[in-house]
Amino acid sequence: MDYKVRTRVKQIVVDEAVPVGTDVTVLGLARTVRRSKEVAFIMVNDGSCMQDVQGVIDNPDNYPELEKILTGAAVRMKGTLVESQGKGQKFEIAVQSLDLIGEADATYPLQKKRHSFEFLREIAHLRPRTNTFGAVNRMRSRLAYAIHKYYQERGFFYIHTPIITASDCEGAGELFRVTTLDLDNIPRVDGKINWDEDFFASEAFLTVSGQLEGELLATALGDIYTFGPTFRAENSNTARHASEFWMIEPEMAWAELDDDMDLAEDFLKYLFRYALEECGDDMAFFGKWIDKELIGTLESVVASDFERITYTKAIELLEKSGQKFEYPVQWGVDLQTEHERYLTEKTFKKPVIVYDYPLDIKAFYMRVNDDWKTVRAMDVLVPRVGEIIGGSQREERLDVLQEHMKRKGITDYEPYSWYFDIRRWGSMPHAGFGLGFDRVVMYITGMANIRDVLPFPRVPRWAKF
RNA sequence: UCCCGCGUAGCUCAGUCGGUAGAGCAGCUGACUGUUAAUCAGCGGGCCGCUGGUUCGAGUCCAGCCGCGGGAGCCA
Repeated sequence: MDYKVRTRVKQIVVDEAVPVGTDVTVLGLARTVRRSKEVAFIMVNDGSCMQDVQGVIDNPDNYPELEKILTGAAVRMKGTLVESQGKGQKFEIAVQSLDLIGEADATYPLQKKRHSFEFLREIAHLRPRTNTFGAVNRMRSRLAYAIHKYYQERGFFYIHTPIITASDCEGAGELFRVTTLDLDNIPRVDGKINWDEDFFASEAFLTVSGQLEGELLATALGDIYTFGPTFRAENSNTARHASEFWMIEPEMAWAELDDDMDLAEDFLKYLFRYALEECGDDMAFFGKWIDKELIGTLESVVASDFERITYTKAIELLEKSGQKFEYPVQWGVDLQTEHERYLTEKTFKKPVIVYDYPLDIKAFYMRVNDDWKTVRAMDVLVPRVGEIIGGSQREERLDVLQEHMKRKGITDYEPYSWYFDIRRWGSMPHAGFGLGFDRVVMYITGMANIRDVLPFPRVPRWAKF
């Protein structure tokens, strides 16, 4: 049996690259079968695109296996491509043969009806076969490609930072531990765990960020980016947090905060434009079924400039807004979700970049401003999703870095020796940020829950499939 | 981790004042139709999350537990 002869549904209905009259073989899953005495219709989807292709069977009585082709069955359909007599599709296939390859009986959980996203999460092994999750997974692939395209075309090098890390000083949340020790029989010395006996002869964790290593590579290669999985063991139970997620972290040598913000804005707009221009049929689906305002929102964001305001200005605006917030606004406290949403959804109605945050609420590696009150940090906030990018200009001055760390109570410099070394020799200004890939996919598709943009999400109490 | 809500048929849900379990979809049977998640008629389908309590009687009220969802914090 030759499976290579098949024609993808996308070539027929999206690209319209198959001439009428061509004999085609379509391999895919039956979505619905409508049968009567004189004629039967079968919708087949092969995952290559959103749309199904319709097969028309003029003499259903000659196809006894048709009775066994229920929703979800894998079928091979051969026939001639013709212009459709009916409404709703341009082309259809006049079926000459139809074979049942893999049966799906009535217990198949995906029926031709709307299922709740909550139910579909429980059958994550099957949900890619639905319209919504087929579209989401196609979008993830297309956007991942767009990310590489964007950076490669601009001279950034794709680098691979370690997923296993020995330093728990990455400073971005709780870490998952990696060990080969026998947990029922942990070796101890003086009552403490003897990490010398563990696989790496030290404690080891899953990375929460590739940034620190990214900085090292940037000082050598110029502009770099990472794109890989990231792990946070936070007990976060929200629609926008996952324990395992994908992050893009560009890092530019010879760059300051303005350059960082320029890159962030240009990069996001590029991805939005790419989705609108290159993923039309899937985006049309999201615009119709997930969020009616989606396309318009993305188009207006691409056309407009992101608002850029200092943290201090943001606090002023929130104080003057007259809005009652659950968490009172005050210079020095971090912006709460309600504050971020007010800025993006009410004040500006578009993405907002807030920069120059108070030194006390940001990480030690961010470049200190001369007043020693603020650091060169920036967050990109978007309506609905919230923080989508967090970044900063890095502290390149060794003495200032160490003074900053001292003020933050970090006194053990030993784990940071290599981080200090690139400031000790040939230090230069550099900046970068982290973009949550899954949050971008949420924003672009309109999907409201991060568990529905990851094929197999990992969140507290859930690591199935 | 905290606050709130929910858990009933394969799925989506209703279930009044505490009185012996209901609809739509899917499936099955049949009819009909160039149909579009087709339509029409009929049929089958239940550990009401678990444990305990109140009561003559609990899907319904109470407590605990488990699970899920929404919001918050942490953050991308």
